[in-house]
Amino acid sequence: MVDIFERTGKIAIGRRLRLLSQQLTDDSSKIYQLYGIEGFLPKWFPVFFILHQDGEQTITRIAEHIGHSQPSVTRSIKEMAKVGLVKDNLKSKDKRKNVVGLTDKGMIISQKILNELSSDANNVVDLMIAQAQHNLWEAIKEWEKLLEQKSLHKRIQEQKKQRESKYIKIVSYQAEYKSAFKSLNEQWVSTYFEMEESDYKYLDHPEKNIIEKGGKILVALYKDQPMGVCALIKTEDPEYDFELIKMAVSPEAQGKNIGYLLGKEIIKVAKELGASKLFLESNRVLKPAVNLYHKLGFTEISTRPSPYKRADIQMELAL
Amino acid sequence: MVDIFERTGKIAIGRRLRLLSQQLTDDSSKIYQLYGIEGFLPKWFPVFFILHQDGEQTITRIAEHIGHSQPSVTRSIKEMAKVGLVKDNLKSKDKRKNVVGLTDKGMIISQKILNELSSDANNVVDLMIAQAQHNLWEAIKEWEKLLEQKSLHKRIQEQKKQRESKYIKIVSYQAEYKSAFKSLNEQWVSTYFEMEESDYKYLDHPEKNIIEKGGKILVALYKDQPMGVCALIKTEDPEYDFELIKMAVSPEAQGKNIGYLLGKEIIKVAKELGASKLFLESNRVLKPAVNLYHKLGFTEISTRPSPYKRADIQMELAL
DNA sequence: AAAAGTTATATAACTGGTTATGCAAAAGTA
DNA sequence: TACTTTTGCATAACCAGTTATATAACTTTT
Repeated sequence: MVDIFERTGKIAIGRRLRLLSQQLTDDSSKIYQLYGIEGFLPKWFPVFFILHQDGEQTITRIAEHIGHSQPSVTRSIKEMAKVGLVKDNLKSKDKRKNVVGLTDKGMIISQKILNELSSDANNVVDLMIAQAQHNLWEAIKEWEKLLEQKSLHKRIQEQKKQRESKYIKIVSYQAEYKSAFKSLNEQWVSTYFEMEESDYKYLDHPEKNIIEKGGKILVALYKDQPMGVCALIKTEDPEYDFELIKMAVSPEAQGKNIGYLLGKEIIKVAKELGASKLFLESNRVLKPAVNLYHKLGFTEISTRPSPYKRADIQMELAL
Repeated sequence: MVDIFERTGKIAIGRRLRLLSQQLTDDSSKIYQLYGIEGFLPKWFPVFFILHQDGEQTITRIAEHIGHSQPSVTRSIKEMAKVGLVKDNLKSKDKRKNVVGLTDKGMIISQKILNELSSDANNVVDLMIAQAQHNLWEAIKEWEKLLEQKSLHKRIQEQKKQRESKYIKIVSYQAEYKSAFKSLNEQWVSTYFEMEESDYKYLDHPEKNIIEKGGKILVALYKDQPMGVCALIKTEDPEYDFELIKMAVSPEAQGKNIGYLLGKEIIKVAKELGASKLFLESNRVLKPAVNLYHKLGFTEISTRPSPYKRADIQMELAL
């Protein structure tokens, strides 16, 4: 039964933790009985503890302290009030607040729990930790910290990108990629805007209008399929050497870092061509694209005339 | 919020584990999305995994494999069937059985999960383990094993006994314990049986009928209160030197090992008095008592005549 | 072959938590 | 002072599991 975890591997670490925690908490009501504490539900412990240590306080306050939701505390308090461990609705100026405190009966039980049960439990756990080679308590603390720094989701996303980057190759334009170069760009342009004359100029005749004019086209292959493209053209503007245009990544291949890899590579190419400053145009609606350009080091500049209607942001990068 | 655990101490290790496991599983639906797996609930994973690995099988079989309850699997299967990942009620001679298998759609998704997601997750967890000083995965395994050997409940019980044994003192009879000697015995005898003449002989005149005849009375004090007694009297029977009588422990002080400590001490005393064989009588209704005698090393013997009506078991111990 | 027992499953109800929502009271602001 | 926003709480509904129980279908015993 346990060896399901050996079979599924560490992806099931969450489940395995839950199972272990369940094993531990399942015993707990029996343990309270051991100490002659009748009618006390183990789940009340955190609420009880905080009331004993910090005294009377409101429900929301308790919830914050113990890291539970407020409705969960409300329910516990109700249950505890029913068996007379706690009294609620204590005097308070603010009528929204429900100030809660231990009753005398609650005090007596809390003495017992904290002096006897709690200290025995502590010793037992310490003993178990000592019997094991790997310290569970410390390991939990470390994991809490690690997850605080970076969520599991984020970590897996990165891992995925890294694995997939092995399937990504950035290559120079060749005739066989002509249709991909057009369709990838057409796809996103027509989703957000309308195709313009300038678009057709480059997409229909890339060799003539880009490469033969001293520009460059890069293609990103994912598992040997063209999934992203971008191009560099010489500008007339004397301030810039090249303009970055026609950056496009297939929606199917999103999240694989293809845009970034293309960008990095095209910047490298520009440097090799002797460029010292790059220019590009985009639209603020395309947030992921603008983010990507920022990530690549581009900075916004005040707008100058553009051949594209859709352009509402211009950026530059000094190499 | 987290430091509630530093305050409550290790008694809350179960809760802390649950919280950590929750943090891990909360992310999981987002993670499935990352891989383009839509409409798959992470809780289905174990069922899915086992169907992929071991092929078609019945619901109960799956439940056993993955260590969940049968109703839980029944529900998962229903949900998965609804979205077409699984087909149930496959042909089977035994009409009670519900044989379940993956559909083609299920197969495709399971490929994706097991080849990509699962391996990325494994790598991420391994990386996190490597970043931590204390290996969480191994620590969990060790705890599972430790708990299998001895439950938390049992461990805490032992710890409690040990702590309390510090408050227990075994002392020789003195006049001040006369009333305790009588009342402790009276209490249990009259609960199960009726007081007999023999009882009054020893309980009303312990000095005269026990001590002055070469016997011995021990009293167990718990926090300086007499909570247990037992006595040794010389027997007429030449085969035995002494008989163990009037063993009684207050119900309030049960579970503190007092009976065992009294027994051990009285045996030691008997040895010092030069005894080589002890005798005692009891009744099978008093299971904890008979257990205690066994634990002390006594063995049953075939019955001989007794002055007590209530005796139906006799035991001896060779020193 | 009938009766009794066992097995496989579905269903219902509970558990210890959660999020979502609505309402009243208090606080802030025009 | 009236209006809007915020706060504190209760309630409802959900979630992923559980145990308990009923029922039908098989198997074993008499």
